[in-house]
Amino acid sequence: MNLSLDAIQLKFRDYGLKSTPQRTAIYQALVHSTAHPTAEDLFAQVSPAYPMLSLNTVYYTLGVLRTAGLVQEVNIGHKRARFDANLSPHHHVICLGCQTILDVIDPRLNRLTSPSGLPKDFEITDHQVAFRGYCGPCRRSRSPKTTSPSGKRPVTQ
Amino acid sequence: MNLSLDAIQLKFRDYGLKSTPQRTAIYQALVHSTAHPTAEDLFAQVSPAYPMLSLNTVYYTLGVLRTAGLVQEVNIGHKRARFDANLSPHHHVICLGCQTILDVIDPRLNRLTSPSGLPKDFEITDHQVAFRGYCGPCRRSRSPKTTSPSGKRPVTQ
DNA sequence: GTCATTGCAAAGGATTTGCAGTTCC
DNA sequence: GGAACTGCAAATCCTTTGCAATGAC
Repeated sequence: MNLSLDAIQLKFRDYGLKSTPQRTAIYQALVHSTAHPTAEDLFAQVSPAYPMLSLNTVYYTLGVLRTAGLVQEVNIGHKRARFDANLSPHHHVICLGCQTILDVIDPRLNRLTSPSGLPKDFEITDHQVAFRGYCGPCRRSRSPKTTSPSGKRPVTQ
Repeated sequence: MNLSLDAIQLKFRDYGLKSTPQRTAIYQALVHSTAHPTAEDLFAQVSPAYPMLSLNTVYYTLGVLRTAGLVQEVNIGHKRARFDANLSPHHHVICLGCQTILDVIDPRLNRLTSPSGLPKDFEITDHQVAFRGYCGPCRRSRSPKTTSPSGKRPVTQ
């Protein structure tokens, strides 16, 4: 994807975010990447042009962008390892509020075909579908907070 | 699921693992749980019966079980956050060797129906399919190591 | 008897928090 | 001018590593 600096600044304004050079650079780097980078990857990429940039700012910025909905984390629930002794093919629903994980048993989901367009020598061993959403209690505790997508300090969930 | 202590010990033997009280208790707790617990959850659950148990042993044991293939991590790649500015529905292939993440664009995968059997008030917002496997280079570097599933110290990937 | 496993303590890595100074609106 | 953003340092949390003692086969 490609986005000009101007377009990014407009987007920030749309989402009620202040526009700063660092923030613009970080977001632009992410938009132009297809590698699903880590915070540190982005820091390494942007750092040369902004030698004063701190890794902390990258984390902070990603938090802001995520809260605003401009960016998403690929690996939901990466904070702690969650284990499963159930080795038969099955899938999951994850509550984005409380991190509860429920099993989903649906044979149809086990029969998804391997994606096309992969490098020829990539070998798929299995797959897993993750549905995301909010469980009842979390939904109820969220609905009061229908705030605008502006700037509280992004809170760790 | 239910597994007797005897059955677990047999299973361990099958997989070339030593059987110890702690290990058995940890695995049994995991087998009997549907909550996809963390290492600490398991520690809390098993601890009362084994006051000497250390959290470290839980981590070590989970590593052994994972290496042996008796247990899997639900949230693959939880170690570091990976970000994506692409907000349109799409899916991923993850190389279990080098952690590379590739995009998968396949409209059919976007149309999976919400799972049945969820609590009525659970609201699904979206879903994501994660294919797992090994990319060419990682496949080639793995094939020499066709070792038995026995006990080297489980290595962090 | 040997080697994996255990427990404890300490180290390590990723991410967050506190705070003072700066920048954007 | 005020709130949000930045940078630095320190703190926190999860997980791994080092090492000596113990236990399983």
